[in-house]
Amino acid sequence: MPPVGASRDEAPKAPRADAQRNTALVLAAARRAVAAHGLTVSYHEIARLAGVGVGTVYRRFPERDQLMGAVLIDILDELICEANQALDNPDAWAGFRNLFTLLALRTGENAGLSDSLDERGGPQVAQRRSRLLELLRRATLRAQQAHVLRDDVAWHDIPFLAQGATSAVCVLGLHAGPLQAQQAVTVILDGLRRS
Amino acid sequence: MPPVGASRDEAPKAPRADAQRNTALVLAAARRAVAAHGLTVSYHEIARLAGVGVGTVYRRFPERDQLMGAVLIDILDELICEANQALDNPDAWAGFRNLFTLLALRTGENAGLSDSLDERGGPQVAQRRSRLLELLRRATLRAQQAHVLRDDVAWHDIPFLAQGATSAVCVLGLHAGPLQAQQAVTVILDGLRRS
DNA sequence: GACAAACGGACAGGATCTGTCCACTTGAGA
DNA sequence: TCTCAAGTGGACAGATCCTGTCCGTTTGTC
Repeated sequence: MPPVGASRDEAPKAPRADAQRNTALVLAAARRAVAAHGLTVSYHEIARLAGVGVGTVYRRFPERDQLMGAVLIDILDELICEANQALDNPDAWAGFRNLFTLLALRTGENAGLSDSLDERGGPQVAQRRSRLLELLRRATLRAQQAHVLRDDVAWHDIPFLAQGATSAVCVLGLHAGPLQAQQAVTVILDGLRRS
Repeated sequence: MPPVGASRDEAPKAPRADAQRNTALVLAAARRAVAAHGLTVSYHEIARLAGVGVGTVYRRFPERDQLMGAVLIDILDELICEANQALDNPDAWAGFRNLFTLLALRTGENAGLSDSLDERGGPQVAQRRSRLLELLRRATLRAQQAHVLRDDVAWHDIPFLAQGATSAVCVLGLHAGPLQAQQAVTVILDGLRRS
């Protein structure tokens, strides 16, 4: 099987420009769709939001886990970046506070996303999640060692508090105002800070 | 139309004993089902949890709103009772704290239940919700006037903080332990309390 | 013991989602 | 500019799940 195999060694050609554009559109739409409708949002809805046909979404992400994984990786990378900045921040509390705030926003927007991919997300997701948790652990311990964060919370309590700050959008018929999340973050951070 | 009409004036006969028992079973099952699967849980699932046939569920609650309304009334009455106790408590902070804690547990368990019935819940739900909110408002103001609750939170921020404390059950692959909710409630109450 | 009330669950009908297919459009290299 | 492979859209078939009804059977009550 000589000449036929020649193509074997060729570098895989880059996708066409419109294909790349559509991939980005689909990803962005999926992120909004998951935030708005939850994890079970249909491919049709994502396609509608992206302004492409369903066929295009299925062609890019034949498996639902691939698509959700890509969305999650997007979010995890953003959080990992913030976590690194938190550790570099000379002010341990300011670093922790910024990380907590972003964590609150992202986990609130995409509640449940990370968890549904517990096992099926593949190594790319698992590795990033571990990395983020490790950075969060270090940022938490650092703040505690600097005596600015109360000692009776564990690092793994932080994500629960963060998600809680932003996940409630409507309770007892009351609708969350635009500043509701920020208000909750403030109160919780005050509760976390060592007096 | 004389003798036929006689039945018109008779008091409506009480349901049979097994029917009453089943109504209670269905209600309890619905409460668990909503907590576990959300508002869109199917009648089949509720019937399964209750250990009755679907027909029985439909016979008792032909309209979904009736069933959800009944569940919600159950919860609201419990909260109203606690709110009244909060106002009677000589210790303004203790009263507020107890109310907040129960609010956290119930709104976390049944996130979204109250809101979906915003309009369709009927007067029985609307009246109870108004009543609860009014009591919550008074309990909050009372705690602020006693200088035990920070002034920069409004009474209508409280339900959002409460629901947030308990709604997160799984974040970034971490699963909430049995004490997670209590821990969050503690931190948030510390954030709310005036130092 | 008789009978009305209540029950269970099979089933039809409807809504929604998944995933494919193919006629048509578009980008890129010659 | 031309050619053609790559890419697209969206109709459609099939699968899945939910709703709501109906009727033969069971059960409580008088």
